[in-house]
Amino acid sequence: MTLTLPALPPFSLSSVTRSHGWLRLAPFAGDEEGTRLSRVERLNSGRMVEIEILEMNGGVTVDISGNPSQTELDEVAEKVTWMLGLNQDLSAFYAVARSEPKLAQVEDLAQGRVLRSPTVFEDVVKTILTTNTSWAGTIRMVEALVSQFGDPLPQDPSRRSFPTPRQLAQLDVQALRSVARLGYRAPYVLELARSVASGDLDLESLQTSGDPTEQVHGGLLSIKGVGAYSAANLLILLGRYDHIPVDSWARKLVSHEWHAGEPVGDAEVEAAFDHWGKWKGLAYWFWDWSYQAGG
DNA sequence: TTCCAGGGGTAGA
DNA sequence: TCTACCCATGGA
Repeated sequence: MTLTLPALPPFSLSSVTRSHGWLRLAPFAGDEEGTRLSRVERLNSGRMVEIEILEMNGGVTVDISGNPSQTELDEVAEKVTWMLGLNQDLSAFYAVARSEPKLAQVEDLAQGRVLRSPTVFEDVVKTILTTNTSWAGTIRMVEALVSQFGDPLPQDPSRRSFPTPRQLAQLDVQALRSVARLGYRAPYVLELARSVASGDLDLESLQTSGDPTEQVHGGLLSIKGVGAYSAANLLILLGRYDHIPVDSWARKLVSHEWHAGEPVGDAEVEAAFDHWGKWKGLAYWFWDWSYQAGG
């Protein structure tokens, strides 16, 4: 079964999938160029499907394995729309970015959307697993969570979905330490899974929440394992760009660009992008993208 | 062996 | 608010 989903222009699938490293984290899979994105998904009905996303003129096509119902197709459409930010309007960002040579590429390349997981829960877990470890470590930990605790695709059991809060909540800290090698992050992930599974914490409402950003920010910071860096990173995924995820890379970027290679602190990073106002997080994100790409 | 990686929680000031 | 210290793991 194939769905066709339009996107607000400008749109480029590869610009979304290459917006950061999420494409490399299970259960996402895709080609090097980012022109094909697939994953295994467990639908609300319990059905396991593989979805494969390809770019078409003005949007994407979504191939779904098996013979899904209309309700299941609607669910996939909603998830893909969220993952790729198909209905995001970034024209105001492009308008201000035109004045900055370092961001000259964003409109032409249709950059600005950032690849998201289908659930906020998955993005919070993955963000926690990026902290104080190497990128290779993040890939390893996420892969372990999926391969050990996710649900298998019937026609290819080697491919699995991201575990649900309920699936992780029934584990214990020892399992997350010894099997998934999460280290000290294990209790954070477990506590998060349990509070979401029990209904005490509603993360998914953040996808559509109209609450003030500072309120959302505070809520994210109250999650154990989520500090300033992670909260800012998650806000960007939620389409709120008021904070910069200051980490060692951000300090390196700002040091190189504005401080002649001298070490800088968090205040200098914030100051460097402050004039971008509500777009500062996005300006940093794609400035950094350009910097890493060799610009 | 030592160091540290795209940080964060906690205690103590 | 700020600082010191600890945290598990794996790679260099």
